[in-house]
Amino acid sequence: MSEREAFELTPKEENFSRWFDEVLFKAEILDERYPVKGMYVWLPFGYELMENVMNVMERLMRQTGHRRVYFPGVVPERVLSREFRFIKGFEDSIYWITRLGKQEIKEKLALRPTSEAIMYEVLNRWIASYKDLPLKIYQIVPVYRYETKATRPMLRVREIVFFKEGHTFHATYDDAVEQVELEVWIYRKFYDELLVPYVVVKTTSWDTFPGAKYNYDLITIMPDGKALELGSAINFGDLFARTYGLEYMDENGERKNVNTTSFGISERSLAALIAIHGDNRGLKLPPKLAPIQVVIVPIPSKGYEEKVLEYAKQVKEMLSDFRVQLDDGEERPGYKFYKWEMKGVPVRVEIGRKEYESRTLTLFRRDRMERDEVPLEGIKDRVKSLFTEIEEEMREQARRYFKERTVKASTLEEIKKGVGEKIVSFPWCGMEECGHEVEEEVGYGILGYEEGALEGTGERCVICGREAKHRAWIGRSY
RNA sequence: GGGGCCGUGGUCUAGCUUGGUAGGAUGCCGGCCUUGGGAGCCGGAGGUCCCGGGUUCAAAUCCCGGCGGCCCCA
Repeated sequence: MSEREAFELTPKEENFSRWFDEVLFKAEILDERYPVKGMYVWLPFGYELMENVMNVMERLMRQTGHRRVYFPGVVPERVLSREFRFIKGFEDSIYWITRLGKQEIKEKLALRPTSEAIMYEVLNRWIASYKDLPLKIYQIVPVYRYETKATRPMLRVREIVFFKEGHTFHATYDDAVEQVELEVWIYRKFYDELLVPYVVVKTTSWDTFPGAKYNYDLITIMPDGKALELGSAINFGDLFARTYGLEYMDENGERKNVNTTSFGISERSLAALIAIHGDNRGLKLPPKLAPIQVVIVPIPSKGYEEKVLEYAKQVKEMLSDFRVQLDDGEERPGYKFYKWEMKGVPVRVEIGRKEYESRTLTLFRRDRMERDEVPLEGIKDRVKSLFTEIEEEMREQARRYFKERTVKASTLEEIKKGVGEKIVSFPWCGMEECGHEVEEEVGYGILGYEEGALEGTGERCVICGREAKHRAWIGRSY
């Protein structure tokens, strides 16, 4: 990567992994040159983009009654260790604070790997009565996990910077079940707005989050054909609450265990958006999320510098309802075109002598890389409807993308045939033995299953041939 | 988990085999000329050669350790 190629990328179809790293750097999302493995600097443009993504989620959270809180970033070992019995190997992925200055400290402190323990410790004192329930809170904080595999910017990091975790507390198990349904609904809304395609699956009993009754995962597929988990809605029942002694008193004065759930997203959601929609020119952002929605590039020519600039300023004013930027820098127009395409600005307005004289504008769409000359009059409405059009096309594009990377199998042979390149769905009876056998035969784990999706369709389990209940998904994953 | 490759101004790199003045391109700064898809010309600044230790008269170069990155296989 030389500066000469500041706006060139390794072709995505040739080496997705390299393309992804390059686009994050060249579009000024991340600076990867921080000397701690798995931790990266977020640049202003990347941060603004991520904020827009988080805002979508926050809006949904608030609409559905969740309230934002902040719990401390460190946990005493005594509190955290109660969680260890659930999660094998969890302890090894934790950053410990063992010293204060030169002194060893008696009780080690952990850098928050997730916040269940931290919250549950305190919530004991918040929750006394059924009247205190349900309680729905969330926070947006960094979490730290010592990933031992190779780290990857935004995909496998040791500091998850934008970890938005929701935690809810309920009187009954049924309430928790209902909440998890709501969480899945929130996820759907969220990824629909991000234009990221996904499938919602329930994880198999042997792959369920330890300490959980069950959980739903949202899964998407990256350009290299590997599945990426985008989020998980977990019903803990009263398992976690018991460990932390979370109880409430019901209407009859009886002590009962609280039922809890959790769900969350991280910068992985943005990673998926970038990976799925980006192309060899750089990012391609949905208008709703782009930090800059419209960029105006003036094209001066001798004797018209001032006039063109004035006209451009006037256009900027007319478009002030949008996030609009006038690029009046010294670079030449061609250079600016490449630059803003890399950053995924959905619409570009080009203004030169020609447009000035005819009171028109040249509109350029990043998604299609197409130009159109339009009248100045009514420009605001025109841009607005262009945004809608772009969004619709990107959504359709995402749908096709997902379809191209999945295949429906009805036999074990078909699964094996498809599974290297694509993510494969297949009919499954739901029996554990059959699930294990598929995994052994295919060599990958089942990602989850669409619960009851095949009931009554007459499709047969690929192993035992009995009637299939679920559509299960299998393939390589991150 | 196993194996391999790599780290040199902001960026990409030459030099390392055979130890002895760190060279180029690009970017950056100033100026001129320009501007419809990465312009050109002139001048200038910019380096703990990843870190630590060792060998040596002398280390970017050889040896050991660490940190960081990449690739392949499980």
